Amino acid sequence: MDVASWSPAAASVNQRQQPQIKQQVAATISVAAGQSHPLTTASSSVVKPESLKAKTRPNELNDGAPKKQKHSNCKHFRCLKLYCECFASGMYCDECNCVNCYKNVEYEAVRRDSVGATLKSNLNAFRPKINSSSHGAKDNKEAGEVLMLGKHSKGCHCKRSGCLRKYCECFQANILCSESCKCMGCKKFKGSEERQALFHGDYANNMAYIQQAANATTTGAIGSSGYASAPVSKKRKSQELLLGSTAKDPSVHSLGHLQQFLVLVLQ
DNA sequence: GAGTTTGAAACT
DNA sequence: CAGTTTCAAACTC
Repeated sequence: MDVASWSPAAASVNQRQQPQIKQQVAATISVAAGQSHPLTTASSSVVKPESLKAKTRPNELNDGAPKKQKHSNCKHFRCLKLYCECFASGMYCDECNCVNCYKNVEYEAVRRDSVGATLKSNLNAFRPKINSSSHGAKDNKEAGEVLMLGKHSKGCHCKRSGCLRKYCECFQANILCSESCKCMGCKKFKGSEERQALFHGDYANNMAYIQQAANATTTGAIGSSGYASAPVSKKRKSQELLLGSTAKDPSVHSLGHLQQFLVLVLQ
């Protein structure tokens, strides 16, 4: 397969059209990889593509702020790895702050080689990580949240953030963690009504609460008992930890607040 | 703005 | 495939 045949030549013609090109490129890459592409379906307008895996700025969270083109800050000659957001989204760097960026027309051959190498090691490298569900987005606008019903193709592997921070790709994509995730101490899973409940009511307070929960997780509230292997059972276990027998956890104080809050919300 | 933390990507 | 390292973004102070 001529994986390197993905040519952002079109993009190079007019890099200023990149926001539009982004999705097309993502789709093209997958087609080049011989795979169907979820973005070719109606879901493309619903679920953020890889390009919008949204390393959004903090103040962009759920606020509907316009999505500006990202400006990566790669160093170490690494603009040709998936570490680089622009590379991952199939774009040239444009007004980025990268050091020694090879991702431009001048180094097209090098860049193409890198694309090929990346695809060689991972055919899905440029596929959107978020697969949409057939139900589209669950519009929860009253609470200021549009919850995507997509699913992370690989799942996240968060350990300390509780999947409540932007380190978490699921969180970034505004989707719930699924059985694909191998996260620990997850607080963003299906069935976790409390997580969604957090979005009802005062947004700032809820975000503060999420922050608190995340902090609790970070500071050890996950605890030894919070780690489990099977994702599904893990989710249940996490729920149990939140709503049930967390008493054995010495750092239960923060979770205790969360528990009280959740109980109130759920009533 | 500097330093730390985090988790994905890359590497071994 | 699992463990480790590298990397850049998120986050804290």
